[in-house]
Amino acid sequence: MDKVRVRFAPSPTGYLHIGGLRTALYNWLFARQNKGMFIIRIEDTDRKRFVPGATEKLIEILDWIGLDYDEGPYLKMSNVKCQMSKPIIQERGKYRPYIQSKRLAIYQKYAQELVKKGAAYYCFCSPERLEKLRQVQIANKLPPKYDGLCRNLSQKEINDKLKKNFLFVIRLKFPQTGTTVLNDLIRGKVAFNNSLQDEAVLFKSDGYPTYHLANVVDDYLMKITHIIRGEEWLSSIPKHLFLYQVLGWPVPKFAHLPLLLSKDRSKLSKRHGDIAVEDFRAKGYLPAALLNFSTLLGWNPGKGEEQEIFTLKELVQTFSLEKIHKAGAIFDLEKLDWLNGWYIRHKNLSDLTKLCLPYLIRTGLIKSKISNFQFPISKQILNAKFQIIQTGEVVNFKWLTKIVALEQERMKKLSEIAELTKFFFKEPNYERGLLGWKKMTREQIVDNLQFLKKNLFKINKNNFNKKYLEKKILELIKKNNLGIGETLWPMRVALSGRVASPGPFEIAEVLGKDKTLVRLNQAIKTICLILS
RNA sequence: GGCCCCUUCGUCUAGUGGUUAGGACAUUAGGUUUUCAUCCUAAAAACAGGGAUUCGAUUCCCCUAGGGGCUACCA
Repeated sequence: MDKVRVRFAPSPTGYLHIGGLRTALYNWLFARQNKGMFIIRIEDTDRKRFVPGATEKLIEILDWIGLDYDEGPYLKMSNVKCQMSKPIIQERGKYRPYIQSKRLAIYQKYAQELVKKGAAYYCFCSPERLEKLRQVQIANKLPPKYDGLCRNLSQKEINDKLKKNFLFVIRLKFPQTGTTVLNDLIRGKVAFNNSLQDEAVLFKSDGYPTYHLANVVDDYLMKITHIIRGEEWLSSIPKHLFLYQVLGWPVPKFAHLPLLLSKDRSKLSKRHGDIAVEDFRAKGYLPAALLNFSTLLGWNPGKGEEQEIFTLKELVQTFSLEKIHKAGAIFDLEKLDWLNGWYIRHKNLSDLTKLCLPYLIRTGLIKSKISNFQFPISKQILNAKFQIIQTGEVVNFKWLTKIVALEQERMKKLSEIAELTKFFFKEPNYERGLLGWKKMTREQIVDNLQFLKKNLFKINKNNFNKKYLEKKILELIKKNNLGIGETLWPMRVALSGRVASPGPFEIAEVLGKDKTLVRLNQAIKTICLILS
């Protein structure tokens, strides 16, 4: 078998769609598994939808997610004068995606070749005429289709119109008899009636090719062996197969992926919440979770295998096109959240802390002179000073890891870190009634807090750690017959101000003796204020 | 409308001509000597419907229904 070569071919229309990510991932897995090539090709032939900067963003997000790609502008085509590709991220120093808008001369050449071969023709119909035609056809309940007005123009007519600078497109002269059969890697045999096929535009009047032309030409020139793409392309397979046939090119294998759906089973779109990979990134989803989750949307190892957590490496080994599903899959955020939480829980603590830094800074809890938090963790970060904005106090990275450690198992997304830990950075406000456990009276709460204050005061600063505090306080509670819940709940709330939080001793350790006492005092004062 | 694709718990899915139809997320209940979370245990939860083939169909075939995609000088 020829060396496997696959491509991911997004359009730079704004952002990488989560469905696009899965398509890219499947292609990438297939390439890596077969020691083949994974190529990126930017399909920017629609100038109306082109968004400046989208390509750069796409490359950046692919980089972030960890899908590396191969090959640069190495294709040799001596008889075509045009740029094969242009560097996008030069400092990356590796490979660059192909960009279709830089390859116009190539498509032009093949469009002309198709005309010469009688497989395509010039069409001078105006968009207005086509629109009217379509309206009439729809009104008469006919399938909208080009009526072939320009199909048989004489060479003289064509030359005349070209000379007069009439705008033209080049249309596919699709044979109107027989059937076209595709043997899809995922769906098996799919047959189409040729007479139902429209004569699609291959080359637009603005000098750009349409998808159908550019795609087939590029897949051929780039020697793509397997086309793994979304199911939305299945219907245009006859056009593509016909092009391969008339051009005399070898036909690659096709695998049409099921679509990703929203909760209501419609196509996943922006109305249903975030679908851009960058949105998931901003919210604090980890690449590993996103990748793991995406893979499982439409694929699984089968054979009764019950593993759900996969590293990329494992996926490269076990992935197979044959086990990809045929039915669309709903994108279930809840399961993603669970997976992301799993990856967060299993993350190395200093890595996780570093990932949390931007969120702590963005939400105004701390500030730092460092703004670049790239991996691996540098000495610069380890030695960095962070100022707590509320108190002006300066802390180091290690102190921040302690805070993150306390919330690690509670976090589903990195973005939650700020809300979860903000009581470490500013004194809490005590919600009315929260300081008491069950049906404690205010006097009881105050008594217990006073008791804690008195005893914690006696504990040496150096012993102010979770283990010692826990042992000591529990002993005292027992000795004084105080009740664990009646003591520890008020203490925990006094320190955190929250309904739910880490345990009181853990918080006390991080806060230190002084702040712990201040907060106990504050809590007592609050209750007394209510009492008076 | 036409063409094409699809159909197992709410969701992602495993699975086979004969299974107690398995797992995960979510849900519910209980446990893990204060809360939440984690972790553990348990429960509830599915073969779209109708035919045909067969001793026997969730599994093979047909039809219906439902969902999705395409139907542009968009990709």
